[in-house]
Amino acid sequence: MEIQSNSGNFREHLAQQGLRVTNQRLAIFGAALDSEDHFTAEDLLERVHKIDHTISRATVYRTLPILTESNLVREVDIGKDYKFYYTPRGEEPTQAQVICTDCEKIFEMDAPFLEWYGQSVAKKLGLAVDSQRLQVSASCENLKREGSCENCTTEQLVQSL
Amino acid sequence: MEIQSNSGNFREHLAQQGLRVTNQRLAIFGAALDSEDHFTAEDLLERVHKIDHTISRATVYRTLPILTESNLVREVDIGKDYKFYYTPRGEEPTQAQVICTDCEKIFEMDAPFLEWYGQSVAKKLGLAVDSQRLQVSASCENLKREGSCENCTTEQLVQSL
DNA sequence: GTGCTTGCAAAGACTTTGCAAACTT
DNA sequence: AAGTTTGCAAAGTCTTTGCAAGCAC
Repeated sequence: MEIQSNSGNFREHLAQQGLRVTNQRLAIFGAALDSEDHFTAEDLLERVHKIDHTISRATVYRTLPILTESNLVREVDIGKDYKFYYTPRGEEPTQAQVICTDCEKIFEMDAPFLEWYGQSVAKKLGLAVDSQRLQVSASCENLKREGSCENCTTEQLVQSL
Repeated sequence: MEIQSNSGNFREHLAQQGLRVTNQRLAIFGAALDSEDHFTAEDLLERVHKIDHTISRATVYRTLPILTESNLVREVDIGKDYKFYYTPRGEEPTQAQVICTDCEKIFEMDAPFLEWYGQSVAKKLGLAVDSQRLQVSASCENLKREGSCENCTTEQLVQSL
């Protein structure tokens, strides 16, 4: 799998926005790139500390908006007190999340026909769709039947419908 | 429009759950019933205070889960720091929300075919759908063109696709 | 009377911010 | 050198909780 969102890309984004390239920002982006799954700000801080333990929580919180606004990292709100993030790896953006209520894992999914919904809505209300997300909450059937859940131990970041 | 979720209904729910009928709970439910639109916990407190200004914030926060678990009030998370609530009025539950980024208004919508999505997902991941929501973020075309937004001043709680 | 509820204020959880020192350009 | 960025700790925002007094059953 090709990693498109490399550090060079990040440097460009910083330049574009008139921001400075600091070791902290590079380390934080590096840690985000290194995360295979969804992570919280706190998860990210922990991972960042393995690179440089002097980097502060504040800087992580200040850097995350830069990353999300650059689309190098995506923000996912599943209704918890804290937000989740993940680093997309060259795929098209996904439109749906499935949250397993058993293992709390978040699956990013493609939902190819989803846009139709938003557009139907837009017409009726005179609104123009900016973005839309489908959020599915689900529980593990395997876990119920056999007491174990394969998904919980497998990396399945993106699936298509 | 028939109001089905009346106070008698609430008393029953309280009894069912082994909870006591207090003036505070009745006032809070009354205030929720009185709210035509989406409201926050703080909005609700304000409205409750018009009925009885001695009712505390804590009681409002403690009563909201009772109301949502009874399905007398529904909770909506649109990714802000605080949650929104609304009192459904006899309609079927909606499956989608459209949030106008201009007026911040939330429109509850029916999305009849939405369940298909969740079920497709469920099959692939071996998960059983518990619930699903479509969240559309949209901006007002009228506002852009003419500088005013009809929706912002109109009550349109539920629309069907 | 028993024990659930309430109001108050304090605590909690996550995130943001003011400020002086440090760093990028 | 000029102005951004950082770390620290404090503040902020929304929500929850411990406790003694009050109320429903």
